[in-house]
Amino acid sequence: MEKKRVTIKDLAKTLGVSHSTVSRALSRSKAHMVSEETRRRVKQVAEEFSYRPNLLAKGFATGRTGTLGLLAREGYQEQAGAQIESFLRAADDRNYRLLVGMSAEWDSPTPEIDQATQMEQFVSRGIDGLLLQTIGDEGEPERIRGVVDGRIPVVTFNYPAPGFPGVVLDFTAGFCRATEHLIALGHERIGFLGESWDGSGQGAARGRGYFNAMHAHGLHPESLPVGRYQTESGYRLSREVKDRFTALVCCSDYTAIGVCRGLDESGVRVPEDVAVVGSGDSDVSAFVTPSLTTQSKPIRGIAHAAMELMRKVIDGREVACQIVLSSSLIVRESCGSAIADRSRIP
Amino acid sequence: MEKKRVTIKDLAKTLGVSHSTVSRALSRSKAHMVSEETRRRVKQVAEEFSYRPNLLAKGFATGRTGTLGLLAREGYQEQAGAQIESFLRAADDRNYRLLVGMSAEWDSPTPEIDQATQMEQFVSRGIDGLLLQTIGDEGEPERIRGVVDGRIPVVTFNYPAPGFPGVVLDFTAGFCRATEHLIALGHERIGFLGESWDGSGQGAARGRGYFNAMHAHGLHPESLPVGRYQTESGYRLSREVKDRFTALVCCSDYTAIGVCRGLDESGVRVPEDVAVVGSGDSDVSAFVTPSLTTQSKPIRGIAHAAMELMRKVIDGREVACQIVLSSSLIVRESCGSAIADRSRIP
DNA sequence: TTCGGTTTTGCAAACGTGTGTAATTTGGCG
DNA sequence: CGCCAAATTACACACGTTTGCAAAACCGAA
Repeated sequence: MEKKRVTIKDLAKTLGVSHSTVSRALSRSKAHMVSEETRRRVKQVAEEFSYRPNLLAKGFATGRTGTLGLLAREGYQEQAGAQIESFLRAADDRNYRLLVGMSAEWDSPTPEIDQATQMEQFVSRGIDGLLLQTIGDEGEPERIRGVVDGRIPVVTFNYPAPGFPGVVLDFTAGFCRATEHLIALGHERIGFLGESWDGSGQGAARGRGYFNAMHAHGLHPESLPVGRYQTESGYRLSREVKDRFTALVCCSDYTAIGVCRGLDESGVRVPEDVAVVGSGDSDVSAFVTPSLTTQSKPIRGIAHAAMELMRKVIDGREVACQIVLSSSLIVRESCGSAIADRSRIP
Repeated sequence: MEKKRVTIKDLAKTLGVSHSTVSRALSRSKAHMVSEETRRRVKQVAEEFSYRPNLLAKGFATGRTGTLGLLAREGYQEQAGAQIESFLRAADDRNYRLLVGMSAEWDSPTPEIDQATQMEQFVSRGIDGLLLQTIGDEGEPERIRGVVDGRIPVVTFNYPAPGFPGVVLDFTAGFCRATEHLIALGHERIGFLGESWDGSGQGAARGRGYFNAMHAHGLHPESLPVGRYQTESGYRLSREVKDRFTALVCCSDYTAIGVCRGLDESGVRVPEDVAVVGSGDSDVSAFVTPSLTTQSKPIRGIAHAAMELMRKVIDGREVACQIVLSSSLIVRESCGSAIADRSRIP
C-alpha cells in the first residue's frame, strides 16, 4: 500500500549521475552550474517519474519551508473567515502555504497561554514567518518576543504591537467619522454598542473613536458592552437601548443587524425612530432591510499589505513599520440620511 | 540575530549522555526504556534550556508531522470561513495543526488543476492526512487518486467521492423536505434558485431534492442558476422571479436574503406574496426581516465527524465509509407558515 | 566471585536534500 | 600533442531526530 516516494537518488541512479547533480539541476543554484544538456535530461526523467521533492527534507536542509503561519483569534472579529480567505489568496499568489491556527475565544480564561502555545507549535514546524492577529493588550509585544525571540519574522495585523511591523485599520478614525455623521444629522443621544473606550484592550480603539467625536461636540458618551461580535449579542441589547438613544453606533454589522431586528420587534422603527450604523461592510449589509450604513473594511487590502510587508521583512528590507489603512463610511438607509446610496452592487 | 535553536545534542552534552538517550527520555518510546532518574534529569535540563523539538526533523525522521491538510473551495459554500473555524477547533482538540488551502473559485477556468496542485503541495509538505472539500464532479475520485495514490489518508466532506471515506450532508433530503413544506402550505408555482438538478456537478444534489419533491406532487420544477453563493446573486435574480412564482427555494441563506431584498424593492411582499426558504442556518438568518425559514447545517458536526473519521483511517481501523448527516428544517417567518418559530436565541 | 538475565545506555545508520571542496572532464591554444 | 584554465561533476558531510543493535552496567543468585 504505502508506496515509496521517488527521491532524488532514484533519479540519479537511472541517470547514472550523482544525486547532488540532480539536486543542482532541479534547483537553480547559483554556484556550480550544471550543463544545459544534463539539466534537460534530469528534468525529463524527473517528469517521467513524476518526481515531487520532499519539502520536509528540503526545509530541514535549507531552513526555509515556504510555509507561513497565520494565527487568528476566534470570535473576535466580525469576518474571521473572510479574513482567512483573503490571506490564503494573498499567500498563494506569492507561492506560500499557510499553517492556520485559531487561538482561544476572547472570553477564554487564558487566551495568552493559548496564543503562545500555538506560536510555539508553528515555530517548531519551521514556518518562515508569522502573520499574527494581535489583540492589542498590554503584555502582547513581550509575549510575542518571548516565543519568537527574533528567530522568525513577525507581521501583525488588527492592532499595533510596538516593536513589530504590522498592518492596522484605523478604527478610531472610522468610528469617529461614523459618529460625526450621526451628529451632523442632528442626533445628540447617541449610544455605542461595543467595548468601552477606557481600557487598553482589544475593541477599545473603536470606542475611542466614538468617544472622541462625542467629546468634541460636547455630548455625553455611553457604551453598552456586547460580547462576541455576533448577531445575537446585538439582539439581546435591543431592549436596553429603547427610549434611551436616538442613534446607535455598533461595533460590527452583525451587532447592528441584531439590534435592528430587536427594535423592529419592539415597534421601534429604524431609521425613523432610531438611526443605526454598523462596521465592516459585510456581504449582507447592503441587502438587509434597512440596508446598513457601515464602514468599509478592506480585508483584502489588509491581507495584501501584510503579505507584502512580510516579504520585505523576510528579505531584510524592513524592520519595524506600521501600515495604517483607513476605512470609508458607506452611507445607506439605516441612518436615515437623505444622501443614502441606494445602489446595491458594490 | 539569528540565534541557534537548542537541539537534543546540546542537552546531551551538558548532561553527559548520548543524544539518543535524550531522545528516548523525551519521547515515550516503548522499546528501550530509560531509567526514571535520567528521564527526570533530562526533562529538567530541557525545561531549563526551554528546549523545543524541531518538528521538521522529527517529521522527517518518523514520517509523521502532526499536521493535516485542509483543502477547501472558494466561493463555493455559504459559510466557508465558519467551516474552516470548525475544523481548526476540531483539529486542535486532537492536537493536530492544519495546513489550510483554498483552491480556485468555482468559476475558475481550471479548478481541477488548481485543486491537484494544492494537494501536491500539501503532500510534499508531509501532511499525515488530507481533509478535502469535494466538489462532486465526475472525475474527482480519479483526480484525488492520481495525486495521493494511497500514500496518505483522505477524508472528504461536502459531497461523496466514491472510494474515499467521507462525511456528507444529505442536501437532497433537506431540499426535498423544504420544498414539501412549501407544497403543504398550498404553493404550486415554486421556483428553485441554484444549480440545476441535471448534471453531476456540485450544487446538483440540492436541486435534485427540490426536483424530487416537485415531481412527486406532479408539479413543474424550474430552476434559475445563481453563480456564487452570495447575497448579490440572489438580488440580481429577484426581478426575474417576480410574478412567476409564489414560492422560492434558495440554495443558500445569502441568496435568500438577496432575493428578499430585491423583491421588497419591487413592492413584492415576503412572505405574503412570495414565500422564501433558504439553507444553511447562517448566523444572521434568524435576525433579518423577515427571519428566514432555512435548513440547519451542522458545520461543527461535519468537522467533528470528519476528524473522528480521519483518526480511524490513520489508525487503519476504517477504509471507506460515508457518514451521512442530515439537516432539519427551521421554520421561521419567510415562508409564511403559521407555525413559525419566533424564538430567536438558538 | 562468577554467571545469567535484565535494564539501561551508546553507537551508528537512516530519512531526503543542499552545498563546499576536491576531482574529473572539457576545450582552446600554443 | 600537451598544458592550463574553466566548466562540470562526484564525494562527503551537514541538518535534528528516531531507532535497531550491540555494548555496558546492574542485580540477584549460585
